[in-house]
Amino acid sequence: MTKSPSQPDTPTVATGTRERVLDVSARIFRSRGYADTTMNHIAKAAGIKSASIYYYFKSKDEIVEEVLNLGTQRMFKAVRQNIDNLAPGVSFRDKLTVALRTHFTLLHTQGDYTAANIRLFPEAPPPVVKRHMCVRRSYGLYWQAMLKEGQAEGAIADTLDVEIVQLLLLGTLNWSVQWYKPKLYDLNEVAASGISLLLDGLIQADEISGNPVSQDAKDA
Amino acid sequence: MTKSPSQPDTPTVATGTRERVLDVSARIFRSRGYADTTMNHIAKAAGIKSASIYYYFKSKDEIVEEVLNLGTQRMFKAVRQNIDNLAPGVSFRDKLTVALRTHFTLLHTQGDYTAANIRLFPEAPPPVVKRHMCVRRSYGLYWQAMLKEGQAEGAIADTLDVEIVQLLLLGTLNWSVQWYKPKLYDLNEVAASGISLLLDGLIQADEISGNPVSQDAKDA
DNA sequence: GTCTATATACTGATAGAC
DNA sequence: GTCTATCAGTATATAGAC
Repeated sequence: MTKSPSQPDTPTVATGTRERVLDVSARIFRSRGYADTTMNHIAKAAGIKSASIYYYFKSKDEIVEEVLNLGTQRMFKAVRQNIDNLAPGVSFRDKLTVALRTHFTLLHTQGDYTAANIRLFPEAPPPVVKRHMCVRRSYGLYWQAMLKEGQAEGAIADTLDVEIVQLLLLGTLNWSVQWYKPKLYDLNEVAASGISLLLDGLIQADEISGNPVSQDAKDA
Repeated sequence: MTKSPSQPDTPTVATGTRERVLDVSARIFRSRGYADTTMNHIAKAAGIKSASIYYYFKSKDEIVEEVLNLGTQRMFKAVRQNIDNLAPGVSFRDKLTVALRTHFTLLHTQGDYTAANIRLFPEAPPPVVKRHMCVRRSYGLYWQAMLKEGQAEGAIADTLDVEIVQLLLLGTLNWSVQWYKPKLYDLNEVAASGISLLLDGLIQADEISGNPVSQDAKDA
C-alpha cells in the first residue's frame, strides 16, 4: 500500500532502500522465522542501522505483514497468469497440473517472498495474520472455484468438500519448504512425483484397464 | 533419557512436577510456538515459579528437545503398534491406510506432544533439531521400508523414490495442524479425504473399469 | 523442591543531531 | 535519510534463603 514516490508498479529489482529492506527481510524471515529475526539482522543485511528502518516502516510487524501479503499476491498472480494462458479447451486435469506446478515451483524459485510466506504464516502474531487473511482467502477461493469447475465437468468426485481438498492439495506442496533442498533433490522430479501423487494416487490401478497411473504430469 | 527415580516406563498420567512441566510445555509450545513460549508461561501453567523449572531442566532447549523426541517416539510407537496388530496377509493398501490414519489421528487427538512436534520442528534452534534428527530419521526410515514392501508387491510404482514419497505423504498430513480445527471440520471426514487423495488421487478414473476411486479408506 | 531476588543480555522502538 | 544514543521491557538463567 505505502509506496515510495515515482516508483513503477511492482519493481522487479530492488533499487531504493525500502525495497532492499523488504527483500532482505523476506530472505531472513524465510530462514530464521519470525521471532528469531531481529531488526538488527535486517538492518545489517540491508547495509544500514536498525533505527533507519523506522523511517520506512512503523514496526517489525508492518514489515512482516507486507512480506506476507507480497508472498501470497505473487503466488496468486503467477498461478492465475499461467491458468489464463492455457488454451480454451484444455482438460481439467491439465489445468490443475499447471496450477500445482506453478505453486510448487514458485515456492522454491524466484525470490524469498513465497517461501517466507509459508514459514511466517503460523509464526507471525495473530493480529498480523488476521489482517493478512483476506489476501490469503482470495487465493484459497480461487483454487476452490477451480475445483468446482472440475466437479461440474465430472473430472473429480461431486461428493468432495472443495475446501478440504484445497487445503490438502496446497498443504502437500507447502510442506515441502520444510524438507526440499535444491542440492539434495531434483526440483522437477519432486514436482512430478507430488503432482502424480495428488492427481492419480500412490496405489497402482492393477485392474485390466490400461490406466496410466503415476505416469503423468511430466510436461513443462 | 533423564528420568525421575522410581517412575515406571512411559507414565500415561503426569504425576510428578517434572512430568507436569513437560505436559504443559507441550501444550503451550503447540499453540505459541518456540520463541513465544517463555519459561514464565510454562511455570504459571504448571503452578510453580519459573526458577523452579531449572531444578528439573538445565535450559528451555532441554525441554524443547524432550518434547520433540517424545512427540516423534509416541507417533512412531502408535503407528508400529497398529501395523503389527494387522492380520498377516493384509494388503499393502490396507496397511498404508492404517498407517496414514494413525499418523493423522494422533496429530489431532491424544495429547499435545505430536502436534507440538510438528510445530517445533521448523522453529526450534538448529542444535536442538540436529540432536532430534536421529529419532525423526528412524520414523522416516520405517515409512520408507513400508513403501519398499509395497514396491516389492507391485502395489506402488517401482520407479518412485520412496524418500520423496514418504516426505510428500507425511507432509500432507502434517500440514493439517495448520488449518484443522475440531469445531470446523469433522476429523473422520478429513482423514478419509486425505487418505483417499493420497491413495487413489483426485482425478476420477473415467475409464470403463469400475475402479472405486475416491471411495475407500473408510474403515477404523 | 520451591521460593525471592537479581544478574546479564538483548529486544523493539524513540529522540534528536547531522 | 541515516546516524548515535538510549529507554523501557522482557528474556533466560543463576544465587542463595527456606
